[in-house]
Amino acid sequence: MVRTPSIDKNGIKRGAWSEKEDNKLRAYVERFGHPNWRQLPKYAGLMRCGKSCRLRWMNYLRPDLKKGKYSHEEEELIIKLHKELGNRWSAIAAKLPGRSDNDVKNHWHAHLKKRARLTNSNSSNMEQFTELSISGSQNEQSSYKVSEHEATDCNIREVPDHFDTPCPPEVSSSDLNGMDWMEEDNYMRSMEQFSIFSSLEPLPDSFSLTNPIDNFQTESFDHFWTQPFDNFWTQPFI
DNA sequence: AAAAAAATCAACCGCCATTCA
DNA sequence: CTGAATGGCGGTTGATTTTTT
Repeated sequence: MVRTPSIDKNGIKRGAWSEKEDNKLRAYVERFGHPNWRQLPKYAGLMRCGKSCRLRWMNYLRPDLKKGKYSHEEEELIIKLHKELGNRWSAIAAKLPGRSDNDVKNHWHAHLKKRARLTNSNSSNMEQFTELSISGSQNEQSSYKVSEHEATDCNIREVPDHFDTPCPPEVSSSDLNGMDWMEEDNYMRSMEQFSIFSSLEPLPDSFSLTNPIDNFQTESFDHFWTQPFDNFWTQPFI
C-alpha cells in the first residue's frame, strides 16, 4: 500500500519510509522541533525533501496520533462536519483529536461518503440506512484487523524511549556522487552532526545551552543573536 | 486454486496564503 | 511593492491487501 522507494535525479529519496528513516526523523523532531521543514532533512541526516518529512511526521509519526478503528461517534461527527464545512479536511480533523486530515479524508472516501449520500437522499428510509450501516461494519472488521496489526508493527509507543539508532548513517562514495562541493559539504556536516547528537544519551548540558530552540524558548531574541556561535557547525540549525 | 475486481491508505503533486527581506 | 521561501491544504495516485468471482 506504499509506494516503492526510489531516488530522483536530485538524489532525493521518495516513496515508502524505512524504519531507520522514521527513527531519524522522530528523534530529530522530538529533540529539536521543526522550525524549518525544508532545512530539517539536511541536519537530520535524511535524503528526503522537507515536504516529505513534514507529511510523514504529521500523518504517521506524531506521538498524539490515534491509530485504528473510527468510533461511531467520530464517524457521525465527520459526516456532520462535512455537511457544514465541505471538503475542509484540516478543519474537520481539528475537531477529531488524534486524527490527521489525510486520515479523515481517506476514511471519508472509503467509508462515509456513500453513507452520507444515502442519509441525505433517503433520510426517511431508516430501515435501509440501518442495513447499510451493518454491512459497513462487517467490512470494517477486516480493515480494523489490518490497522491493529500495522499499529503494533509501527507503534511509536512500542519503541523504547531512546530509539535504537546509535550509529550514524554510513557515508559511502556513492552517496557523494553527483553532489557539488556545497552539497557534499552540507552532507558531510549533517553526517557529523547526526553522529554527534545520536551518540549522546542524554545530551550534556553544554549542548542544550547552544541549542537554538532552547534559546528561543528561554532567552530573548536579541540575547540569542548576540551569543557567539562557538560550535556553529555542530548546532542543529538556526 | 487462480484470476479479477475492489478496497485501502501512505505518499505525491500542485496550488494558495503567509512571511520576510 | 515585489518576489522568493516556506508551510499547509485538498485532490489524486498507485502499490499492496482483501474480497469476490
